[in-house]
Amino acid sequence: MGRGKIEIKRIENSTNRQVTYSKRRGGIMKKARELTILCDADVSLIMFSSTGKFSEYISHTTTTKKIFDRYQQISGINLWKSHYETMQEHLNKQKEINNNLRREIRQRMAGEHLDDMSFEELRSLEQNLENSLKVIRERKYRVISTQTETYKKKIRNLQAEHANLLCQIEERDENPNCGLVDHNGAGYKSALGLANVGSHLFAFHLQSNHPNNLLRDGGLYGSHSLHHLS
Amino acid sequence: MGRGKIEIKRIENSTNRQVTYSKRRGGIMKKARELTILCDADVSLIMFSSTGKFSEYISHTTTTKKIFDRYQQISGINLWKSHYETMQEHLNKQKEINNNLRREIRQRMAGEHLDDMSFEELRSLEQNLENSLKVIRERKYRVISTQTETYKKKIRNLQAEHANLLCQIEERDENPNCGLVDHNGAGYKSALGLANVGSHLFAFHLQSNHPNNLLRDGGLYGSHSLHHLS
DNA sequence: ACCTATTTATAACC
DNA sequence: TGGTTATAAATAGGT
Repeated sequence: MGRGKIEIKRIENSTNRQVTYSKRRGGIMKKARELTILCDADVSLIMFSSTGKFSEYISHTTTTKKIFDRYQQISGINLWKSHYETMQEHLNKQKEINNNLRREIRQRMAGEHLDDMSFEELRSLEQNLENSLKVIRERKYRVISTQTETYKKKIRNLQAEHANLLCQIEERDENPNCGLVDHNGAGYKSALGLANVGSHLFAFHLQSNHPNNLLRDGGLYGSHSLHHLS
Repeated sequence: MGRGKIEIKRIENSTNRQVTYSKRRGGIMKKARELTILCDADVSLIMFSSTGKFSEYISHTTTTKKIFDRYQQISGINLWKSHYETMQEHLNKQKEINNNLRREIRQRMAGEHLDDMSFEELRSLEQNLENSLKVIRERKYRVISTQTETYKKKIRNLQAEHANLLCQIEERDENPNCGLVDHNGAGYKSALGLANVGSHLFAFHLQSNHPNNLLRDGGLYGSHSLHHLS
């Protein structure tokens, strides 16, 4: 139906193919629409052009999802059923593993399910927990010692700085001509530098207790701020 | 395109509608096929007549499943995707829970991952394990006491039987006319009956230690066999 | 199902 | 892309 008859075979000229696709796509869609209306049918028409362009017609009386559902119901078989079932299986496996793990934890935590266990099993579990306890205690001890050591160091540093500052103030009082900035500038700065690092670390370790005070003091670099840390 | 022009609206005459459906269905399928071949396109055409009759055309280059997959990939959204994603989420959640549980177990067992824990957390874990240990030890103690009690009872029974048998033998020696079977038959049997039950239970409880000896001794009913149990 | 007058779709061209 | 037109194809209505 055109100026000349054409053979039904792939149109090699790409442009021509595209044009024909466009025109015929319109034609077939019109046909689908007419079929829907004239004959009260449900029609789903999905097309992908050779360049991947997607078009579809779907009867106004239905939806693509409904057509898919109906299709798989009639074709009897799968489509995504296999996916779904595989996942369901995985899910169930995971849940089972999960329950086993929970059971194990409950056994370890609260001593549940102990009635089923033999003397030997109980002994083994006891041994196991004792080992864990040992490791945990060692770790706990190490944490608390490290922390204590750190605190001690900080306190020593701060005490030294405090003493240093007191010294400087005394010197100034004895010799009023001596300028604080010129003469003791370097020492003052380095001293505060250390104090700064110290109080930050200290604040970090204690920040859940009084974060604002310590952090603000550290930020202000005020000499008075060191007093209550020593 | 026919003897007369028709308006595009539902054909009321049912027979006519069916006939038109048949003819046009052939037509649109031919169009779909031509589009596939001429334009190298992927086409899926699914139709349900007003009476529910199903027909489809699918390009030889593809499958309905592929079209569906592609469709949902492009339409981006829904269909069974929501199902799928919900499941995927569940699966991932389960896996996560799983990993957490495993982690917890490892932490409790071997003291792994302890480096991340604060002092307070360590203390709490320690307390926890201590409690569990307490429960397990209590249970262990109960198991061993029950077992010990049972053993003791069995031994008392066997000793009593042993004494009884010795008594009977002495009686027989003093009075040789007295037939063992006639006169003491009932007493002998009942005595062995009790000894039998006792040694079986005993064997059951100790069978991991020396099952053969005890079982064989119980089976032989020899009076000498009771000696090393008393 | 088949026929065929007629409508409709579209190939080639712009 | 979008429009025109000669012509092939589809099909409505009748058998």
